[in-house]
Amino acid sequence: MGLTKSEIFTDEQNKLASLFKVLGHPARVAILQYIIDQKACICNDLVGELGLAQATISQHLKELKNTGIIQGTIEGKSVCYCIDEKIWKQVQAAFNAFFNQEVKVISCCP
Amino acid sequence: MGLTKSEIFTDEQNKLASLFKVLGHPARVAILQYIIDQKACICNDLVGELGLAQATISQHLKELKNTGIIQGTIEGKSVCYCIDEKIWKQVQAAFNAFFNQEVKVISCCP
DNA sequence: TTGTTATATCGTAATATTGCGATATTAAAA
DNA sequence: TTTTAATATCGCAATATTACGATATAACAA
Repeated sequence: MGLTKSEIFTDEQNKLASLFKVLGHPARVAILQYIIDQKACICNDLVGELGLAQATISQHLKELKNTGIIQGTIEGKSVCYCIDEKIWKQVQAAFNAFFNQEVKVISCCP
Repeated sequence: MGLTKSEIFTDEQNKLASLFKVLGHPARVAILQYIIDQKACICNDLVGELGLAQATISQHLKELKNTGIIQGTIEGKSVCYCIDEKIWKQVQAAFNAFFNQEVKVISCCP
């Protein structure tokens, strides 16, 4: 075992969960926030900013890139990462649909 | 290794990430959606609904309970789970703060 | 009491994730 | 061309997660 049984869930549930999962690591939250705060692209400034090794950050960047939330463009000998606004808006929409549902419980729990 | 270095991140980043992490599994997304759709409490109906073993579901419920998003009350010989509306609203707020930030990039990425 | 039912917990195997050093790769600089 | 700088990838050790059978626990039913 140790293997998530994705087959038994809907595509939507799997997609939403895997988005949540990518954001479920403080380094990736920090990276996203850093990009957003900078209001600009970043290269491996992050290696200095966060306290993680270059290889580790590269790996986290890759995971974020896989979701499409960020994109990287080669810029001379460094790589420029920034938020893909189109995908970001889609992600926003997906989360808002999930979180802003009305949760009205016929409360049997006191 | 294999150990997240939480010390190097802010409390906020750690908290947000761990919330995301809990929701980062399709079974837990499905459980939450089921409770929300039922607009009522649930017991282990889930064991029939999802295709997971009772022990597994119990474990997922525990993780959701740990975040406070759901609460369980003993009701005779079964347990009644439902959304804790107060916590749910807090979680909504946290996610909204994160996702509804303005992401304005001085786009150097074409 | 003795079952029966609903749920939790334990133990464990399979798999996934995290982190990093070492090593590629690629492009500018000297 | 050689060096240097920035980033990616590989391989691995440490740890975490997922899933589940087996077993415990607790409450009602007979």
